[in-house]
Amino acid sequence: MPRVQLTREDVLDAATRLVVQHGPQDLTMRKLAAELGTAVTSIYWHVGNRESLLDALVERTVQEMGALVPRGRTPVDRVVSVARALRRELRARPHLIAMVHERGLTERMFLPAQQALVHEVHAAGLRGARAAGVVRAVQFQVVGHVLVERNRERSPVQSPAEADLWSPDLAEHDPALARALARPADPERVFVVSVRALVGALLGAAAG
Amino acid sequence: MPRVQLTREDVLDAATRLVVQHGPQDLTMRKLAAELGTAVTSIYWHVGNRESLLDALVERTVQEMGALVPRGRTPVDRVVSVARALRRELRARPHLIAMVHERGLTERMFLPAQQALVHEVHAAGLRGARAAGVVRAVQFQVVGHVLVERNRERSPVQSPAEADLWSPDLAEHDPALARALARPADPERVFVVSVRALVGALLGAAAG
DNA sequence: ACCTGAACACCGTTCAAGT
DNA sequence: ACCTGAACACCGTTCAAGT
Repeated sequence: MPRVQLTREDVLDAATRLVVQHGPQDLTMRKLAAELGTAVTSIYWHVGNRESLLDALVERTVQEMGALVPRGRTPVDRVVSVARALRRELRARPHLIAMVHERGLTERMFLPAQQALVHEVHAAGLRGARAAGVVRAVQFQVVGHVLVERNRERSPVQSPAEADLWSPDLAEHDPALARALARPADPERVFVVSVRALVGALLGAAAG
Repeated sequence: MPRVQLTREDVLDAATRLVVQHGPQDLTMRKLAAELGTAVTSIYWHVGNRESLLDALVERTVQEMGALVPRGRTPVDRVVSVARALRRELRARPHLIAMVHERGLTERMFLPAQQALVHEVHAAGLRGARAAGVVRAVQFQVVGHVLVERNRERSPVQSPAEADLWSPDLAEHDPALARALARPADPERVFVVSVRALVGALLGAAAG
């Protein structure tokens, strides 16, 4: 792609490409310069330094996580639909999401979703501090689940260790449970079941 | 501390000290050598390379997260007590926990807790795949919450952004909620409320 | 306003040589 | 078996000099 003059956007685009493919540890200023066909030091003029560059990528990611449209009839259904949409968005950009997490901005990225949650909690008849508590609980739950799930996917030794731990004692006592825990979890299912249970409990308990 | 001969344990101890204080990015082989009063290359004889050294620190951390004693009378109380104990352990070693997370070993670290959870779910009368589902849901919930909480603590711009988002529209519509969300969350409270709600819902629903 | 190459301080790692 | 210093390839960053 020929280019008259290097811009900040050019740098961010090339950097995003490298990070999405191989993760941030593979983004060196020298590789990036080679990719852009410029001197290493030109990059510094446009983005300051490496840390600011990564910050800019993270900021972009946070911005892109736009508003989400809830679907379904009941508040519980609609909250679950927001949660599932969030999960999908996050899973499409694992490296960038990890960087957002490292910088402590995960929660800020979730602010649009928080607005949707407030709307649904209101629809369920809750107000004030009580409603805020429910919103926070759901938010922690969804964000947390996605982080754990990412973690699980990268883990190389998970299932064997789990199987090792369970096989002797438990296999005899409750073999079906041992088998179920030895199998890899279906995260989508765990996710939906948990969110539904939590939201149902918190909205139901307060409404009733 | 004078020392006749450098051992692998000496290296791990010194490395742990550096990581606990300033995080892994501050652990360089040269600083570590200075700390130990040896040549940089001696370290390589004992631990291979930097990556293996960090892996060893992570492995140690995972091992130290020993068995946990549940307290309380009902299964729900006992699960909540395990969850709170885990939370406390993790918060004492933030940098090391982040490293465990980066290596995808968070779940393996939670295996002892998983055993305790299985015991309580059994006590509540659940068996087999159904019990496994509850164990997994609680595990995701607890691990996820701790990760999110760590994240929140490091975030510098959380509350202002949150306040900005809420002040115009919502302050009028539900000022108490806006105030509640503008205040920093009490994570301990969110944690206990969520775990209790989830466990209550999953155990209660299946038992009844 | 934008780009460049040279130079600096730092890094992890290898290796041949010591005891 | 354990330790060492020299050397290598790589890194982010600064800076004076160019246009």
